[in-house]
Amino acid sequence: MTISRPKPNPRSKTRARLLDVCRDLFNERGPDSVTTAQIAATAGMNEGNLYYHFQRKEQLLEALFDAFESAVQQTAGAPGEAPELIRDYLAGWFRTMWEWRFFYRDGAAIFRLAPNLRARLQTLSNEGQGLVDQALQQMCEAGFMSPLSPAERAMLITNAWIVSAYWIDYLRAGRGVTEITLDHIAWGARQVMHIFLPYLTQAGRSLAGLEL
Amino acid sequence: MTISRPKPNPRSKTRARLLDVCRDLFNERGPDSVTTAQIAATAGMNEGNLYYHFQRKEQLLEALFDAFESAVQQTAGAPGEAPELIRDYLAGWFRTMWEWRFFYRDGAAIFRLAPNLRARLQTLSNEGQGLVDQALQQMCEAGFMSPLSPAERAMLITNAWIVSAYWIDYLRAGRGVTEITLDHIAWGARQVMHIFLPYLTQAGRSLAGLEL
DNA sequence: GTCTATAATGAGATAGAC
DNA sequence: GTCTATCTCATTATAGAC
Repeated sequence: MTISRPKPNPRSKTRARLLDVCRDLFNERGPDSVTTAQIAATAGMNEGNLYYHFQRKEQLLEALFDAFESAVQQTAGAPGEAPELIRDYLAGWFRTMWEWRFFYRDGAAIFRLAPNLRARLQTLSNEGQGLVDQALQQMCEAGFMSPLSPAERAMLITNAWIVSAYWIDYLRAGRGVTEITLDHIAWGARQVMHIFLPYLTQAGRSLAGLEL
Repeated sequence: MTISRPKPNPRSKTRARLLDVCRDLFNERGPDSVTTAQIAATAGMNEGNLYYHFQRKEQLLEALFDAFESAVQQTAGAPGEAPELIRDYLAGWFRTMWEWRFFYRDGAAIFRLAPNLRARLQTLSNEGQGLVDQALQQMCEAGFMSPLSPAERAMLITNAWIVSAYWIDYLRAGRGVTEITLDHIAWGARQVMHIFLPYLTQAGRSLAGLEL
């Protein structure tokens, strides 16, 4: 039987700092352009110490995903039972996406480094789309949108989901944007809103803050 | 002064075979999960020989981009002066995207390996969107779509571009699809079509093969 | 043009002292 | 918990024989 090394404290401050630094670096340059040496150096510690807290780079990604998961669930549930302002709801989504953008951007690298995140990300995506679907249904029932069949809702949600999820990467790859600002994020929200626009009633448009 | 080594023939069969193999491998697993050793082995030759034809991995990517560029330009220009069937035009786009999907999927890795492709990809993206904009304008003038302002066209094209470009990655990351089939590609085309649907006139809908 | 070495690098990971 | 030192390994790349 194997002798296990002492387990690091899961609430340790150092651990939290490593995750913070790591998220920043990953958001900036992506998980496989960032080495464990750089993470440790940026956190102001030695690489050996990093490996005391996270024995594999994979474990860094998994711990970050835990936090990401909570953030997404909180964001998706935000409208509650009576969504007040579509615009604010969307803004919340884009903010979360911005704070965890490497998860949206570097899927391939992430799955290679931490294969078991594949299933978890998919679950998260399904849950999120389910919550958005509920919100949409409520909008229809409340007369803010024209009635939509489940198939139509699915089409709309898929398109909106894709534009949301890949907006940041699109700015980088398709528009050559290097520094993403809050204006870019607001622009993304408008793009997504535009997908729903033709289906909004007058009441819906004023709710969304879109009347001219 | 430097003594240059003999230049490999740019039209050599071996070179072409390497690029073929390379595209397949990159499409399957991404440029930085594929090593030069694997490329050479799959092409049935020694690694040293690969380096005779391409002194750096970067050069493989650049050569592949040349081919990709031609393919995109050909696809974008396809509708010519009187676009006949939107559906076929879109199908052409999705086919090209499928054949070169790693360029759409692995942007981060590609830019790290071949930084000078960044500018070229952006140019290509701009050109492509310009051509699509022209096609859209013609549709409006021909009465297939309701009249659109330039700003509205830009919104629509941006959304359609994003859904197109990231469709394959979305299937993989958001839907857990591992094997992409032609049905998935057709589905993507329908998704994009759905963005334009509210703006199509009756004539436009029958042109698009969308009447029920 | 193709092969057999082999160098050079750099990343992930571990052992063990403090 | 943190550090120093070291190992292992994959990958890119080169030199030179055939």
